[in-house]
Amino acid sequence: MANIPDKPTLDGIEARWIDQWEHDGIYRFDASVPREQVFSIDTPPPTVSGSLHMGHIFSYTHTDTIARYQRMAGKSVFYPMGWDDNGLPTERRVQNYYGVRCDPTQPYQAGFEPPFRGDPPKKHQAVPISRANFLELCDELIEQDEQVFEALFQRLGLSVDWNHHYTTIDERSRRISQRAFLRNVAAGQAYSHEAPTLWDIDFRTAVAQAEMEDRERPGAYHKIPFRRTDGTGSVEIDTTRPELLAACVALVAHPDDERFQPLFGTTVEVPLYGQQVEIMAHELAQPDKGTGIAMICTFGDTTDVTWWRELDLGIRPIIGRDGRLLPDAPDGVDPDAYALIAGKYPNQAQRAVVEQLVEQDLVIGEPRPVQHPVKFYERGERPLEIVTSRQWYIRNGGRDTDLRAALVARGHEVTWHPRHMRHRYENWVEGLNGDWLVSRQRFFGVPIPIWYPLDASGEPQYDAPLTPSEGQLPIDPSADTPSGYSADQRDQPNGFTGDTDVFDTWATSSLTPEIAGLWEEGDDNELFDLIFPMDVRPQGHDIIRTWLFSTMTRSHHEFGTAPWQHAALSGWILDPDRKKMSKSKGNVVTPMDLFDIHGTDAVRYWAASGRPGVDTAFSEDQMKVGRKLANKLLNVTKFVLSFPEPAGTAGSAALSDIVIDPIDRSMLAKLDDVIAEATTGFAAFDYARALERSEAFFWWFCDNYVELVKGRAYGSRGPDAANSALRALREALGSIQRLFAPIIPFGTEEAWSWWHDTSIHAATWPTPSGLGGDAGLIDPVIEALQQVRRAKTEAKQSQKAQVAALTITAPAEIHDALHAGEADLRDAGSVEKVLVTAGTELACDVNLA
RNA sequence: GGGCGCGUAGCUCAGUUGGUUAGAGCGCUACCAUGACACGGUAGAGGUCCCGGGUUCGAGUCCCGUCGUGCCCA
Repeated sequence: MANIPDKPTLDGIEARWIDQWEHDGIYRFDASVPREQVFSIDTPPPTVSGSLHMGHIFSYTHTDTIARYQRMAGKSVFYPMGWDDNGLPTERRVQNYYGVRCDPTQPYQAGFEPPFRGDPPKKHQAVPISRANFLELCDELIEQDEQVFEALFQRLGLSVDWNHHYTTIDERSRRISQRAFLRNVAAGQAYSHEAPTLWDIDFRTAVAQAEMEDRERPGAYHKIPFRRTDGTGSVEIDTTRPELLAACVALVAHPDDERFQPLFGTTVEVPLYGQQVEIMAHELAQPDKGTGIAMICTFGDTTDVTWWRELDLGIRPIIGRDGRLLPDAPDGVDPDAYALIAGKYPNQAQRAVVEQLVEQDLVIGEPRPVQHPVKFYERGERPLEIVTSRQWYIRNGGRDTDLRAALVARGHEVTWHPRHMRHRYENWVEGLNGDWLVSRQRFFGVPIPIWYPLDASGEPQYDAPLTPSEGQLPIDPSADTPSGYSADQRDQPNGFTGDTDVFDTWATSSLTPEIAGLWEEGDDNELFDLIFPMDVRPQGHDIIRTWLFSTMTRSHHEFGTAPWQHAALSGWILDPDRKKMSKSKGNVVTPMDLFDIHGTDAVRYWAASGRPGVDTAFSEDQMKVGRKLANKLLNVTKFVLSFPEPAGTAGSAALSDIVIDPIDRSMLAKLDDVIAEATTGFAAFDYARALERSEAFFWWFCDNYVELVKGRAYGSRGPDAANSALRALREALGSIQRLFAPIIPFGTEEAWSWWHDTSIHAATWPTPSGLGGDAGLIDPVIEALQQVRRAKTEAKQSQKAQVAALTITAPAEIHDALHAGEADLRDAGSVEKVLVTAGTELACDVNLA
């Protein structure tokens, strides 16, 4: 046991305890227990290419409080940590950090030195490097970033078992990601398909529905007449994308729209380009939008895709994967007219087309500006286009009502905290309009473990993919050779070719339970069976549609179960002015700064005061309150422990034999209620409620109970009376410290260490003392004490001022309580004489000396 | 347009199944350097619980509607 310092302090205690915990291994997962004694957490792996901000501190603190509670409540806590390092964000960071870009046509350079390591000048032209060189730089940088992340999470005091650590690009993750995918392929849950796909022209990759967002953008309706081929006039359409006229394959109006009913089945000629297209009927056409009749182009938006598919139309693709208009005119389109726009970007093409239309008097009236939603990749800067390409998909219910219903039902198997977050999940599942696109035309990711046989003319046989055995995983199909082939058959007729794509990050991070739990990684599956389905998935509510849903989907396919019992959703951090905090607005104060300024416990206190799922304002004031709380805890601990250890503390004598004063028992009865409420709160993932109750009690305890019994503790009424108070003080102190341990792990550990040899975080969660005291008994005594204080304050006297006589008027039923506390009241209020008389309500007549 | 939240003291928020006089912290004001704590202590002021209806003996709490605000999805 350490000595109690003269001047207890929170400054600098973090490093000491972090080292001690590490040394003692108190957060190590014990895999020798049965499943019922395990509490497993599906930790969110943060994206290491960014920086950890207050939002991370907020939600990871929430999870840690739950982990710490469960550990103290006797569970073996499986609390791994992962880094999400694979994917586009890392590629971007690597480009910006080293001043390079990946160009798969470049040869590998051994010993390549990047032009910069951090902060290339703005005008620097990115150096094209091979894919292999690029991936080496990715590995280098993420290792560096991950160290920074780990240091910050350590400082935050996360009780993570760092032995269970993963990254989404490490070998194990690649193997598990590929294994799970191959199982999906074998079960028909994954398939490749050539289809119109949302495409980001800058990143040159396909994009999934979950990564897409609408942004309001200005546009303009151009009213354009299409001549009827029977020569009886023209049909006017309104379009915001005249540059797609060459891609037009039909016009469409609502089947009930009487204006166009006579025209259905007739044909018109597309202006400038001359192709003839049919006027068709479909319910998705909006009679009130524009002229009520629209052109269908392949492809302007997702509605075009639906029309194209459902009306069984031909295809006239004009936009290429680089975002430029294709060099050759599509079928039926006048090549000379098309040549004027070939090779241009859509916005350039639009200007050219409008110019031509105006010249030929084919625009009616002036363009009418509108604000309309345009689809963007969430990380993209230019609107998404739609191109036809072959991609891999995992079935997610977007095209299958039975699967959709099954996934909704899985959502009901999970208990959501807070409850209403389940609607987010359901809305998303019910609004899906396609399967989950998992292939990406990028570089830094888990390779899709597939080869394709090539026929005699060198064309890939996509419907007969070659797969590795599970024992070979992980593989890179661009380097490894499928069995039955030799390496020199790569890309040769009758040989094979490797899939060049990688998985989307979510396709791997949707397997975090499998990765953390070493799913089928060894001869046995012991760890995984012990921790899966996991107890809780903590995460932000913004990624319900991505991470949560994709994890659910994979678990449903592979295991036929929901992957967790509980989902605990954290809210946002808001600026003090209630806007969502954004990096661009300059979080000038970093988390590490805040730890240094206020102490980790203070920052954690702020985080834990934000209720589950509720957006919370960033508040240094709240951190100061937490600092005060931790400080108070140290001081009251010092006070209680400054008394000699009361007889019976160490064991032999029962609490009930020592704590004999009804005032002390009353305090402990109140504490019993608080322990019960805090326990209920933590067990239901409501750390904020647990904190609130514990904190309210603690301040009451310091301000009132401690002050009331102080004199008795000093011995004013003899050893037995003192022992009762001292024993009750220690009993309460031990419980209070443990109630706060999940929230303020450093301060509580510090205070606990003054009278214990082992960590508070390995201690058992407090249980009610069960002395059966009367919780309300002390209240009138405290009320009287407060009235005495008030009298002194109003008289502008010191609280030490003597009271010659205190007359308490009170209903008869509380006289016993007042008599029980009378002697303590005299000590605490410096009262010479107390008189209790009958009356209707409690009132004090304070006669100052 | 659909879905889900939220409107309680100057600020940030509690207020469990409807039940006396609506609470806390911060901030503000006044006072006290008392022996665990000045990173302290004591007390005080401060509220038409957004608005309008309804149910009820009784509504901050339940129901309907309006307004404001935020998020998710189209």
